[in-house]
This record gives sequence, structure tokens and C-alpha cells, in this order.
Amino acid sequence: MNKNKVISPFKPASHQHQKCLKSAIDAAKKHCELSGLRLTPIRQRVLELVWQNHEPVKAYDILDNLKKGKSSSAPPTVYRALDFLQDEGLVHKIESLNAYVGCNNPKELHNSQFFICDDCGAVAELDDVDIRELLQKKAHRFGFRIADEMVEIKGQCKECHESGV
Amino acid sequence: MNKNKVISPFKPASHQHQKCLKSAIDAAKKHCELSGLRLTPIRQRVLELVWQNHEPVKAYDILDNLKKGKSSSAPPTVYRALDFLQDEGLVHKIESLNAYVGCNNPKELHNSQFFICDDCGAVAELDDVDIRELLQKKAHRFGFRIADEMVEIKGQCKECHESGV
DNA sequence: AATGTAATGTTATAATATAACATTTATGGA
DNA sequence: TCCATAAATGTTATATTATAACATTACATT
Repeated sequence: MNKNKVISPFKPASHQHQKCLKSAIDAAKKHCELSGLRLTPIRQRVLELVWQNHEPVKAYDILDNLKKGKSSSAPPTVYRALDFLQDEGLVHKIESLNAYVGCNNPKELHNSQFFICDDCGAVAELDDVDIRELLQKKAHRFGFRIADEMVEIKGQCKECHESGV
Repeated sequence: MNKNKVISPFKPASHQHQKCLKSAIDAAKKHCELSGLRLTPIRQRVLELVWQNHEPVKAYDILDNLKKGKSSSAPPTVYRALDFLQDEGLVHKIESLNAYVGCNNPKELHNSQFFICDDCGAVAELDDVDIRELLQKKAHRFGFRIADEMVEIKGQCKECHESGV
């Protein structure tokens, strides 16, 4: 059995994003219920905004959107919600972009590998055992104990280089 | 023949850092000469400051140090020098820390994998073919063309967990 | 209701990075 | 040598990303 997971593939140009969004929110609700945590209106709204599409979203863009609905939002409003969501594995930060993507696999905290299309901005997320094991093996050679892994691969997704010039 | 390289290992507590620094600067000089590029005083000074030690250095710390020597330095002074040095592979940015480390292997541009000790801050840099090939293989499966790879692994280096509490 | 904790509101500011334009310095050709 | 050009640096301002600190409100339990 292959335990490698494609947590989130590149999405075809048109997919039912409403369903996609709904299932992410439902998963988050369930996760929080099971963990005895509160997915407050602000947190849920931020999560929805992160899930606007399959591209990394900027904190201040989330803030702008929050302000449209409700007046009293400031940077801490967003960053606190993002911190909560990150702690619960509902959102990941893409360090090389200072931006955030939703994750629909909150059950277990995991290390992810991100593939980011420079053209369309879409992100695919893997949780790949082979990669983890190889990094582990390499680290082991010089006695390094891994606590956290960041793997962010930039390039061109299939759609983009097939349709590209 | 194993083409995997340890570009920069974790340094033992005491090593001859002056030599280390000098050889990095010499390599940079040579590289620029061969490429017909100018390692101007500012660029060299910034490179020296990046090489202060084997920890990632912050842009504004470099700026503070620059100011000590010479009055007229502003953020662009540092960022321009860092851009130049990054383009030449003399410096890498650690995205997850917003900080910069020196690289003594400018000859060929390469992808690097960084192992960063959370305790002592030291960074080791690999240019590991196995990792590159595995990422390549994984990407290939869904038609992704890799342009750039960021691999930043956080944890505890051998020294630190052996001497640790 | 009283209490303690978690969440949010609010203001200010820190930290990181770039834009835009002026000036100076190097470089190669007339 | 001198000029024209490009490259590098100076300078001011501002954009972007993120956190500190403290006040207030909402929630959960007794």
C-alpha cells in the first residue's frame, strides 16, 4: 500500500469550487468539534477567504475582504485567525510567497511539499513519504534531528506549459 | 562517483573562521573576475557581513553594520548588494527566516537544501542529487516542470542535541 | 450572578522590502 | 583624452508583512 498522498492536486481549469470550498469548511467544522475547538465566525470567514481559490492568498488581501463585510478588522484579526488555522493544520503558509493556502487534510498534522505554478499561481500539495524518508535519511547522516520541513517547488504546471507559448 | 555535495557542513564549535571567511571572499573575487563582474567595495562588504558566521543574517543587521563603517547606507544599499550576490550564487536567501547565508560554491548555480538548527542557528547546505532527482520524479508524475526548489529543514544539529538538556 | 479564560477590538509600531529619481563612477569608443 | 553610455550608488519616500500591548467582550463553569 502506498501511503503517499496527493493532498491537493492541481485543479483543472473548471471544477466545482463551491463544493470544494464547502467540503473544506465542513471538514474544518468537524475537526474543531472533535478537538473541542471553536471555529468562530472570524476564523471560519478567514478560512473561506483562504479557500477562495487554489492559489496562495495574502494576509492583507484577506484583511481587505474582511473589511468589506464587517468594519472592525485590523491586521491582528487576520493573523490571529491564520495562526489558529495553521496550528490546526487547516492552513499552511507558503514561506517563499508570504501567502497562505487551505488544507483539507487537518486530521493529522503532516509535512507537506508544495508545487507552485509561477504562471497560474495554483498550488498542489503532497504529503509524500518517499520525500520525507529521503530527507530523514540525509539528515540522519550528519546527526540532524528534523523538527519541521519546508519544501516549496516553483515551476510550471502541466496546464500552463501545454497551453503556453 | 557520488555527485552529492555537502556544500557547507555544520561547523564545529571552534573552527578557523577567518580562513573560512577569507576563502569565501577569495572565491567570490575569482568568480567575479572570471565572469567579468564587479565585486565592488559595497558588495564585498555585504558578502563579508553575510559570512560573519554560519548563521543566516538579516538584511537590516547587515545594514546596521554597514552604517558603522560608512555613513551613507540605506535599505536599497543592502538589498541591491544581496540581489547581486544572490544572482551570482554567492548568497542564498533562507525564505523561512527572511535571512541570508553565504555560499562558497558559486561556480555553478545549483539548488540547495538547507538544514537549520533551531538551537544554535547554524545552517548546513547540501546540493544533493538524490533529493533533486526524487523531487524531479514526483513532479514529473503530474507534468510539473521545476524551475526552482526550496528545501529548508528545521531541527536540531548533532552538537546541540548531544550537548543538550 | 461571579469568576476565569478565550477571543476579539484597537492603536501603535516593528520588521522586511521596493519604487522612483538624482548623482556619481566606471568603461569603451571616437 | 574626452565623451557617451551604462552601471552602480545615493537619497527620500513608501509599500508590504507582521507583532506588541493593552482594553473590551463573549463564553463556559460554578
